[in-house]
Amino acid sequence: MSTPQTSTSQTARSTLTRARVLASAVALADREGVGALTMRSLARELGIEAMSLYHHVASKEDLLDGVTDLVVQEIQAAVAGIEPAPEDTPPSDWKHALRRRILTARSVLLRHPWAPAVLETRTGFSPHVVRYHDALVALLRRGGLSYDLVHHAMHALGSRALGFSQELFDPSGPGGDPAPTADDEALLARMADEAPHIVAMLAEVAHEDPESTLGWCDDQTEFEFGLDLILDGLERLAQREAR
Amino acid sequence: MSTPQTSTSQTARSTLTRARVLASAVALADREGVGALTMRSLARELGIEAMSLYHHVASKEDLLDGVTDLVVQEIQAAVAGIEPAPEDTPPSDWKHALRRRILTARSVLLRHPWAPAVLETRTGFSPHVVRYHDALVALLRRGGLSYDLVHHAMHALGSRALGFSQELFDPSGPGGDPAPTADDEALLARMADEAPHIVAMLAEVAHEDPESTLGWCDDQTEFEFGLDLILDGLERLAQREAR
DNA sequence: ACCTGAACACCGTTCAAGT
DNA sequence: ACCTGAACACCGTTCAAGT
Repeated sequence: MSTPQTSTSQTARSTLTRARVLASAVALADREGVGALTMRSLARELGIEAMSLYHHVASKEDLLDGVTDLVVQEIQAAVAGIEPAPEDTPPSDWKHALRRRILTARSVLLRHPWAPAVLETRTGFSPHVVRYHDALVALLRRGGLSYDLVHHAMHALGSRALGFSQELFDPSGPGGDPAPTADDEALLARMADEAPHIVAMLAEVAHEDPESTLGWCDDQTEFEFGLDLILDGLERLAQREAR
Repeated sequence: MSTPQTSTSQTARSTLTRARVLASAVALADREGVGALTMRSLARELGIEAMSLYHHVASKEDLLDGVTDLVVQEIQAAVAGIEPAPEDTPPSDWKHALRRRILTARSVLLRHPWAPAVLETRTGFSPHVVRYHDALVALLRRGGLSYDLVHHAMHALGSRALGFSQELFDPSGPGGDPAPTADDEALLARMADEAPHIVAMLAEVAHEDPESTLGWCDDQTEFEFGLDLILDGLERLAQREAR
């Protein structure tokens, strides 16, 4: 009856399982970035040989599939704790319900800064990604939107539905450190010639909010602005449909 | 006076220049995808040794920087042909002017399906990317929006400003072929359990438009829907500011 | 100055061999 | 059955050597 009680510490030597491989991969990516996640480094982390990984993972691609799915599973868990549950949400509250779910998803992704970039490279249908989006579709439908409008809505949200948006000018890069460099002013001066309007804009915006220099803007504020812009637009279209 | 008239065919042996290297790299990526763009394959394309590339390009990263900038330069050229020019655009037409520029940018990117994915990995400030965005900022400002609102607007547009948006469910992958597979129905059936609402939505949407099966939707239509949703929202906020 | 070839330090992965 | 080590076919890049 007494199954061997191996300790489940980090170096637990219990038989390797796909779940343990994936969990270890997420931890490694969190700590050192996806760039450091190689079959060899992951194996080293697990105290194993690189080739042994192929017994639990079909390929590197499969590993990345599993790893992103695990992150989205974490999102699912976080979102499951939101009350009221989707079924108990008053239909008219669909917008707030959606907003809360999406911002909760975002808060999870902030713990895995490398995840969005990997998520964007996945082409398959991760089970948890699908389930997450299904709940959003359900909420929108419950709010009275036609399936046609819901469909457009999901496309319009795009990756924002999962809580991230592509920042095209992000010197920290996807998952990098957010520290603005010291030569920001030099950069601004160099840009003044070719981008006078942007420079003027940043000068004024930075002036109003001395906290944030240059374009290193408040990601959270900007994300919510864009999200609300879309949600408000959808609400307007929904009301037009309802008439 | 007679400079050697080397033919400028594909295999032109004229002295190698950075411009020729980058142009060749874009052509290679267009033909075989970014995955096929390696220092070695690019060198072969140019009838040269791999190491010779480093005389015109600092590194692979620098090559990708240059290559994306070249694509955006192509966008710039296409957008420059739009009339009326930004300076002659009636201020009240800012929304249409923006829309036309963005859709023109998109039409260029459709010729380089690999470009969006690479663009997203660039952290630096490509000169042409900055210039392109500067024109958008100018148009928005000319339309009477405050710099603060313009700033939010640019963040809300994100990569949409350059004509692309991240599709999270795109089985063709970034820059892949758009052909839906034959086992779509099998996939739908398998998904029915975990994503009943999505399946119901797709069934109805597909029913209305038998042309497009499953989620392999009309990218152009969806892009324009999302873009208009944002632009209309911005217009509304601009009007509120103007009061 | 520009281009080359061999070599280095990495990848993901195949394969035959161990237990 | 699970794990291993050597090996293969790739990468980007360094370096000393050619012209």
